[in-house]
Amino acid sequence: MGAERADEAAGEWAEVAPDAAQRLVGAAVEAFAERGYHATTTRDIAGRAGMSPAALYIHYKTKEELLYRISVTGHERALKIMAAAAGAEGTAADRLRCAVRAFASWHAERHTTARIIQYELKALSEEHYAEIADLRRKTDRLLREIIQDGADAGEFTVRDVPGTTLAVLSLCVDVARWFTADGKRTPDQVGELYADLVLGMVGARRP
Amino acid sequence: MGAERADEAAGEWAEVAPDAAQRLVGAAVEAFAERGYHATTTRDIAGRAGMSPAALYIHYKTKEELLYRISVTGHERALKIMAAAAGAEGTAADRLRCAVRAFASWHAERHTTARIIQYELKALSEEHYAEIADLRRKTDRLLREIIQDGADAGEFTVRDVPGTTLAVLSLCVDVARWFTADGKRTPDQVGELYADLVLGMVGARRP
DNA sequence: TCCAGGACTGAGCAAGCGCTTAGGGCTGTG
DNA sequence: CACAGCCCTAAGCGCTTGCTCAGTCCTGGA
Repeated sequence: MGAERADEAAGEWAEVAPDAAQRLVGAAVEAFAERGYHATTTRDIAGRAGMSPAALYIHYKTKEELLYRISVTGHERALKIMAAAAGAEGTAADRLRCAVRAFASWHAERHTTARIIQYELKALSEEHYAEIADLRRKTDRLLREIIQDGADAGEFTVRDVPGTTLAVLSLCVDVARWFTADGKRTPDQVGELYADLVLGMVGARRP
Repeated sequence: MGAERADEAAGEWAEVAPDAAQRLVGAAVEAFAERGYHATTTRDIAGRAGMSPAALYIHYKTKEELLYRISVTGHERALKIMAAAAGAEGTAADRLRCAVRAFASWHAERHTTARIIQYELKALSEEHYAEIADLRRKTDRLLREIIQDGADAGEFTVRDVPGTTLAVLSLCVDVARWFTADGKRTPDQVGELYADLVLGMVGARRP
């Protein structure tokens, strides 16, 4: 059962090779999301992947490296989603709706990965944290530019652009904390609801 | 230095007696918020409080009990804040503004305590968790009633009352994650900004 | 058939963990 | 002064942790 769920989680990590490394990262995502990084043991990760504890160290140098790989991949995906929305055609309102819908629903759909990348930052080494912080700043900047565009064009009514950006990002990120697959909302529904709420926040809700 | 900051944090826990127990809970809040529950050692807590590791066990049965005490106290404070706003005079918009302003600014002002009570729930024992979950449901219900009242009265435009309640609560809670005392916003400013954004979310922003 | 090389395991090390215990030094009361 | 009761420490127990290492198995080219 544990192994099956690990395989399922590994679907997100299909490009990781070899197979054993992929199973390990899938198992780590599952375990870190469930218990937290510090409460997860290397024995638990290896066990979920169907291997002995020592096997982990053939593919990853340390437990922290596993967290780092998960964190980089996750942040790159999140950044890509934001970049796609920011680079789309249309009004600022269109782009904001698209960005929030995609960003929030990703945090629901991939809530295990998202939980790790958002709430285990302090467990990263200093060098790794610096690298991740850079990706986070880029994501923030893309969203801020959309909101700034809307404010400049008179589409939005925003008193504090950086503050509003922070709030919108915060709202989407926190989806990873409360979302569960067995809840009554699908990821798409969360994205749709959140897009609507955010357009209200910037004073641009369609009638 | 460590001891001084522990004393400062203990100001929030002034009613805890005797003095040693108060210093310990202050030290625990500081340490849990900084490193997380699982990454904090009992030796670290005792050290910050200026005591030997064994002294902790005279005042608290386990490390988890310390977390539980912090969690109960914190949740009771948060509930009290929400209850005060919900029971106030005025329109639903007035009460919502008041609730969000107080709730968000509390999560900023007391971001160390808030971080623990919001992000370390899984470290609680099953019985303790059940108790805390009850307090959380009560807080949620109070906010939902404000939003429902506004929707019923036609003050708000809300398509999904439980979903919007969840989003508002989530937005306020997440303040504890990103807020730092050395940032450019004071807790009051965060409360003011957030109240404004939330009134936009429910389609009731003042002109 | 042989053997090189990568994947993997069983056993276990040093360090650190939560927590316990035996005992010492205060303080207030008689 | 005697001493009970509380608060606290030094020492350390039993266990788990992240990680290592010697050696086994398997695969594929010569």
